[in-house]
Amino acid sequence: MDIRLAFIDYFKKQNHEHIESSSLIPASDKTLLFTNSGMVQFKDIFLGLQKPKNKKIVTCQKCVRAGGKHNDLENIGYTNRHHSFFEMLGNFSFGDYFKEEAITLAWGFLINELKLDKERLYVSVHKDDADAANIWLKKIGLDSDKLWYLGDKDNFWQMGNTGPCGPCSEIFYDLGEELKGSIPSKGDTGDRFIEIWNLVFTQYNRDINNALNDLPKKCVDTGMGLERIHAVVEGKSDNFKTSLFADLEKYLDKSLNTKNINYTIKKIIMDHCRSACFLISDGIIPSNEGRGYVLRRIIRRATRFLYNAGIQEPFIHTCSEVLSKTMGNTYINLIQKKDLIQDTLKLEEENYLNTLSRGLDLIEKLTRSRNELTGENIFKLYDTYGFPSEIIQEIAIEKKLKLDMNSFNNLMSKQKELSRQSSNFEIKDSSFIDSSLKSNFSGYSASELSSKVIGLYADNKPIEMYKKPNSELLIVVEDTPFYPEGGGQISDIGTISNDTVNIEVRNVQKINNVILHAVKITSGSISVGDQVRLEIDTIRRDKIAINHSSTHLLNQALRDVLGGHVEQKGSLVTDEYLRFDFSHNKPLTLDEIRKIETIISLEITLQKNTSEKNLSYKDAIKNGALAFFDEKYSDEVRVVNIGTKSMELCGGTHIDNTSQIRLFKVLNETSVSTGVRRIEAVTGEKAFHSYQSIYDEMKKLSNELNSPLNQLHEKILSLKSGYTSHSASMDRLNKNYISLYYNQLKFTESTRYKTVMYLKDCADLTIDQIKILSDLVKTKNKNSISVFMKDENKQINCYVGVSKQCKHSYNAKQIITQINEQFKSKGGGSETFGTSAVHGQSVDKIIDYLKTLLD
RNA sequence: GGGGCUGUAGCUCAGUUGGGAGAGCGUCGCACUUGCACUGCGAAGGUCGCAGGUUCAAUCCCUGUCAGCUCCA
Repeated sequence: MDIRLAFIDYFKKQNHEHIESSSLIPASDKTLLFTNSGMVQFKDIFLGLQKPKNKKIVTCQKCVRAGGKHNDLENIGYTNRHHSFFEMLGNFSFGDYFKEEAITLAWGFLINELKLDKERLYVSVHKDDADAANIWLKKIGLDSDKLWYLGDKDNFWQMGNTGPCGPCSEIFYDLGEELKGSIPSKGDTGDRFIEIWNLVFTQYNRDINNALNDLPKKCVDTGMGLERIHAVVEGKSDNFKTSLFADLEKYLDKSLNTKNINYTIKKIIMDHCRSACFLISDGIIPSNEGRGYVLRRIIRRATRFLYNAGIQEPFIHTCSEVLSKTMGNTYINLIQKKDLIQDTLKLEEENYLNTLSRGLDLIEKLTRSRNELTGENIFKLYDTYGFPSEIIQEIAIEKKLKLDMNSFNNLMSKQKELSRQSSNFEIKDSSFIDSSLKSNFSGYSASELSSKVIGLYADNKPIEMYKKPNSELLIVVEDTPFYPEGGGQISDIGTISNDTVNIEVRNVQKINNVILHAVKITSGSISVGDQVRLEIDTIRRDKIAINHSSTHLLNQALRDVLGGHVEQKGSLVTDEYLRFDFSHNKPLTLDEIRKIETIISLEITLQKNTSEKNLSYKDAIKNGALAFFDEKYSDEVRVVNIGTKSMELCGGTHIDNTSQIRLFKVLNETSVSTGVRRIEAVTGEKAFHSYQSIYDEMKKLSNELNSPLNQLHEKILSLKSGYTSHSASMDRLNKNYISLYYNQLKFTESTRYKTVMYLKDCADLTIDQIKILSDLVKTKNKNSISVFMKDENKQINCYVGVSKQCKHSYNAKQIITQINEQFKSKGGGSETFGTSAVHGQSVDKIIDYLKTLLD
């Protein structure tokens, strides 16, 4: 039976509108990591911020509970009912029906549609909710011994400390006496009584004094876990044994060697692959923070269990196929984004398997001599190889290793301290700034204006007047055109002046509501209360604006080309270039970069005007403006539209029309950390110059290689292969030549060492050839000593070779040492080969010396 | 922004006080075999990422650079 469909049909017949499941990423709630219940998409309606289109609604909502405050990921697999991903069936009434109809509808569905046994159903109500109790007893006819009265802890629901709330009523199912568990009123329900449906009656609004006021429009919000109700209807005590998981389990049994895969692991895979696939299908990709990190942990946990069970190849990504078949009808994203899901999963699996095996190797090496990992070892594993410390701890338990976590934590905080110190904050200590001061930023429209000095600071303290030239201080004015560094955009520079003073503004920062101009006085004096003229460097500002607007276009283009998972991770906008970090899990291809540049180029061609407006945060998000996940925004935000599509919350300064950009060019694309890529790009004049210099370079190459531009690549390939084959034939020729050369060589006998001896000036050979010759002598004469010399750059290079058999009686190193001593030269080598460079001697003298030495 | 690591044969990687570049797998050849698999023997395959520097001598040390990975901010 398809309960999902039955539920929706049932409520549709009761005039409910069916609304699709919303994304797992809560649309308007930045405090929530994931959609974790059916009501999330209606939160604004409950809060009275939004009016419902329809008062009666039914949904089947995909949900994820993992990460965040209550993290029960580690329990999954060990119980029969925990899921990180699940579906929630729910019907809602927004000021339409209330308790009576909600209860009747619920009961009707369970009894008439699902044909559940009345005798096995139990109900709880809030102890003060006489209305609900009455409905259950009188209207439904429930036995009074099947109705339990519970307190606030179990049966009162609220969203936050204030706001809408109300009592609820829960329906339980008795799975049978053979299972352990007591009724909810007596605490532990065990496995016997399971809660299948929660009906929330939102009737109060809790105010700041903690008092409950009646809501004018009372609401109903219900939730029934699909996996649980399936288990109940199918008579299973284990959600994973229901028809919902049947195909998945069959697939696992078929594809994995089930000997090593116990049921716990199977449950983990079944659960985790569902959450992972659904999260990716909603545009989340693995990363090291926020939602992406939860996703990463889910994938990694599953991978780790498989790895330990001997499955050391990527596997989880193959499960998406099964899911798209079984659930794709309901959740179309699973089919539409199948490739993205598979690629993302596979990549993460591969990376992690790599990390795992590399880390395990390292741990094995480090612990070969002793049973301990030092803090430094752990830190290196983590810092350099990205091997998570939790896993090191797990392995330590397995292998009974000692770990020095204290010194690891020390090293960690040292690194943090170091990073913090070297981060480039201009103003580190702001405690001396008068926080009651308020500066206004007028730089969106003005590039110069007059204003009054309201604060002066030098050497970290406030002052009234300043006149020392070439000294540095901080100035605060009432109204300024200077943009303070923020949102990735660097600050403006410029001048502050009046008849008596000339000041150079070098940096501008904003601390709370105060805009601080870090300046240098070039001449004159300044006092608090002075009227001054502030003027920014407009040429520089224009370049910054071009780069900032281009950054927005780039952000949008990246989303268009790579997908909605692209999120801004960092940004730097200067007058020279722009830098943009974003979430993406693999290097961009040349083709992708090309597409991005093309999109931006088109935006430039279309000459679109920029529009800016102030909106409430909620409206801005609702309209689709891009914002940061963690960033705190004030109620009113500035929304900037650049080009045809880009809409972002932004406080920066922008161009008026996209044509001002003129030209956009990506200079390079690199990785910053796992799952984060960085693009650096230039615009306008800079971009133009970059094209010119690329062309210049190409032209030089083309001339040099005698090849047209479009054939350069082929030309280089052919040169390379030519080089390889030439150097190979060169080697052959050398060998042949040296072989002939060797045949002409004259040798003498060393009576002292009873060996064949070669002493020769080889001015006609190259160094490489001499080495080949030396080798050849050794292989032809198992009993030989050779010294070949060559005068080069006013020094005589001596190459000494001694065959293996002789090296015990007299070796090359010894000969070199003696040459060094005799001629005060430098050299050395091994027992069979060595070199020395002799200065200020003739070859003949060296040969004479060697004769006396070796004969 | 501040660190750490890696770059060596088609692939996976060894290679320390700097002293004539290696293993395993894969490829090819030969032998064994009806053929395949297996096994044995043999061979080919290298600008040791790139460019400088130090040195008698650099895969190794130093500087720069490119590419990839990773931690912190």
